[in-house]
Amino acid sequence: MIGPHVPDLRALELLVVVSRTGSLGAAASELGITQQAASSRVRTMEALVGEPLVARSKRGSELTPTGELVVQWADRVLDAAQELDAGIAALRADRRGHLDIAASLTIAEHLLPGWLVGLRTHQVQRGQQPTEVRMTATNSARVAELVESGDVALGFVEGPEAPCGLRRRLVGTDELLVVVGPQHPWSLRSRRRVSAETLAATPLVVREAGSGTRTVLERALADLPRATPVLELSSTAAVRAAVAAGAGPAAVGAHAVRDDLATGRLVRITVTGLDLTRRLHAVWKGGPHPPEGPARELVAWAARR
Amino acid sequence: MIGPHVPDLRALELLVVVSRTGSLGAAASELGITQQAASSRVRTMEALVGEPLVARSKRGSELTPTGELVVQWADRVLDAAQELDAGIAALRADRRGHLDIAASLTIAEHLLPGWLVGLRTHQVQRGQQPTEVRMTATNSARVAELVESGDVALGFVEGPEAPCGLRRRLVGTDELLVVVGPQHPWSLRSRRRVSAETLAATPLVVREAGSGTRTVLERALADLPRATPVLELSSTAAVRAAVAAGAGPAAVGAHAVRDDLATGRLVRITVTGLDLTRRLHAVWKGGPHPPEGPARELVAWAARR
DNA sequence: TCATGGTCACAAAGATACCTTGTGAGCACC
DNA sequence: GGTGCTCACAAGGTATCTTTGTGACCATGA
Repeated sequence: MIGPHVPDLRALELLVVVSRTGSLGAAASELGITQQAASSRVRTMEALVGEPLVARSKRGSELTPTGELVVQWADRVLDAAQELDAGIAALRADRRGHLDIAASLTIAEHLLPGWLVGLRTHQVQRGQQPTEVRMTATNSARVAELVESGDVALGFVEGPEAPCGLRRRLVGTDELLVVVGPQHPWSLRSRRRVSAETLAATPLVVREAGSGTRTVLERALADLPRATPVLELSSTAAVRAAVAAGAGPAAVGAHAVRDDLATGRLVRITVTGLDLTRRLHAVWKGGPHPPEGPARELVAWAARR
Repeated sequence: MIGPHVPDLRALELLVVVSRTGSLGAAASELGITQQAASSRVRTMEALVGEPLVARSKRGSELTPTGELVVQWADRVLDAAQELDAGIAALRADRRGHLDIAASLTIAEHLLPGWLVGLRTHQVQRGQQPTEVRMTATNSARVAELVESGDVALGFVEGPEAPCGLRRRLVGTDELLVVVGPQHPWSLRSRRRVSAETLAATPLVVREAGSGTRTVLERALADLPRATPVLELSSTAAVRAAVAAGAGPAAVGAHAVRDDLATGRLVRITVTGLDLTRRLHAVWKGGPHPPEGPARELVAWAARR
């Protein structure tokens, strides 16, 4: 799946830091390794790519054009890795004195890592110590319970219903998009607009019954005559793959197909007369504002966009 | 910059394959390693995260909820890594008998890897041998020269002017977006709309003179009274970082800030009365259609979205 | 001219992590 | 009970990475 010519994450990071600092040695000390190790790693990377990436001189190093190119690509990998890091850090954080939160699956998977990265860089820029966050990912109902019982200070839920007794604030929306593979007839530019009736009458690729996206879709199409699904799969990744391979249209969370749409693996279809938007809320117990401290900062950050 | 708790790319890939196959051994053989190695890698990863990721049983393995979460995050990293792989593969490919292309920097950095991934999966799905592509990244004028001289079969250029004697086809647009950091006054929801005059009168963060984005910006604002730039930087990454840190507004290629906008590190501002769109074209020599074979397929794929 | 501080590369030795081979145990199906 | 599948444990070799030590080159300033 992934070729043998792709360097390590750490090596990619090294290249990015070299591009920023303009020196192998400076980059090495920033990453906590010796200059020799950095030099060696860069050479290994150049062997993988087959072209020089760094132009060494006696007073510093610049990237070659090829190196600049690789750095641009590596940046995207590292951005994603940083979100992964934020997620893992939230899973790892010690419980004492830190921020405990719970989030529904959609939010935990697609939005929270970005918010945590943003919050952390924001805090670092202001000279604060970054908050350690511990996260639990579960369904919206359970999130509400955890907030209610005080097990977590803050929750993130989806769905229209306000959990009773909890305060909330809108932090975003999760839109289901209808997508098809690029070989599907709907993907022709002139046909990217279908009616809700047409969609309902078309055999779709769907998630299993009970999943959040399936529920939203069924509720939205409840009044229309429905075709039976062509495929029923248990993960969003499987749905994306099936649609890309041409199995049929599907409705998928917008965040999950961001990259697929950008690379053209999937094509978005506009459905007229259908609202597939869910509201995403931060919820907490007590006063009209979130608990003082990091919880309030996180909510403010998440709601800011 | 990137924490010590982030697993290797190969380890992440292993986890994803385990999630698909439902078995450590099957995943191992798919990746060409032994079952024991896979088991060990997963255990290392679990030590990094601090929680079990895989629920082992005597007849197969499933992911734990935490594991599912990590896979979702890992998927995004691997998607980016796959684009990096496609780019590196294009840089490495042997020259004989394969497809040689040239592309302007913007396209090579942000779009071409996605197209190559898409083309490859498309070919694999149809049972074809994937085409090896060799790429040169340079500026638009040089790309036109390479196509004209026959050194490459296909080029990708930006800008309105049609290189003389070459045929072309529109494959996308590159829009410059005006962005600010989340702490900037314009980022308030009510102020995300400014006029071209206001923008021109505001000190901006800009790229160095001669760069493509700078040229487009200056041409678009040519008739208006201009403030002097607050910062002049030589890479898009530096501009993004400066804007995120609050240095001021900047105009950046839409593809370069896709992730920043999604995570809220940057906020997009709408500028009324200003068109910052460039057209991106595939160009070739000869007949009205691209050269038969992989070149034509690549153009068709790129133009399809 | 010479000293100093900066850059990077080469070489050898150590530590560490990784992978493979070999083995064992549990479960399901025939 | 045999066969095939699952995964885990242990031992050994190998490869890689890292550190230590050294050398060459350049710019700056005395």
